[in-house]
Amino acid sequence: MPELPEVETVVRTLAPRLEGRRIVEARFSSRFVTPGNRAALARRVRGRTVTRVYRRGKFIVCTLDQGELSVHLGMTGKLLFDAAPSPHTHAVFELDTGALLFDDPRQFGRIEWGAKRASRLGPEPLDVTLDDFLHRLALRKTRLKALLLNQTFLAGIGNIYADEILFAAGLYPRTIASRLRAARATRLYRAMREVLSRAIERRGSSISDYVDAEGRPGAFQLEHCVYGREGQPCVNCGSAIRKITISQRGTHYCPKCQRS
DNA sequence: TGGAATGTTCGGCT
DNA sequence: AAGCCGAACATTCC
Repeated sequence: MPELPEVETVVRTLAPRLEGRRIVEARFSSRFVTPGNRAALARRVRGRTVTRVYRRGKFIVCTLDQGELSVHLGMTGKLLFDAAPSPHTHAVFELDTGALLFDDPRQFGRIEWGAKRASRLGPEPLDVTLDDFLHRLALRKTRLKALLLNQTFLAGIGNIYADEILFAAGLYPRTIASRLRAARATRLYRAMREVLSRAIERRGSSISDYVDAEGRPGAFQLEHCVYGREGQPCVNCGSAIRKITISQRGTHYCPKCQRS
């Protein structure tokens, strides 16, 4: 569910309703989502006012009048305003106006005090300069697919967008990064910016049940060229889209448009 | 029933 | 010593 475009969409729906609000009460009930002392976390959060909500990679960081709270949605996490609690509700923030719930069936999401993990990330894909991107790419001897997924290389790209970006750039996912010449590396940079920007415009991809903080799905899944399209015809050349495994992640590509 | 699913971390290895 | 790979985490859905 939540990669950079989805998290960006969540933050855009979250920020206007959360900034300036006071957290009257917080309750945490999962030892996975909130590892450590949950009562202590609730005490730290209680009574705080949210001053700013922003995205860093796939993290949602809430700056408070005292301290910071970071939320990672994992694979199936959702932040929802004024929703009915479910068996998968693991956190409740009661605000001075309404309530914000954190739901996560798989419990790969995390809610943590501070923004330590968000500070250890690579640059934002939409902020990094072409020069910086080319230099960093040339230093890596790993496969393009694995590199795009590496959050210390770039922050926010996940499995869907890695595949869509490599298709848009016409690059074979197993290509070794440092072996790309400048022209193709530049194509990768441009494809990355175009795919991510377009996906944000479409409010992200809803492939199973992703919704933003208002409960609305995205529409970029309708524009996926390779992800989830194994065996279907390539939108460019009609060849059957192939699915392989790289770094233990399903990887979709067109064997003709993305040659090794 | 086994396998895969939008993600991250950690141990082991080179 | 950096950096990669596979396993593990918990749950649902084919």
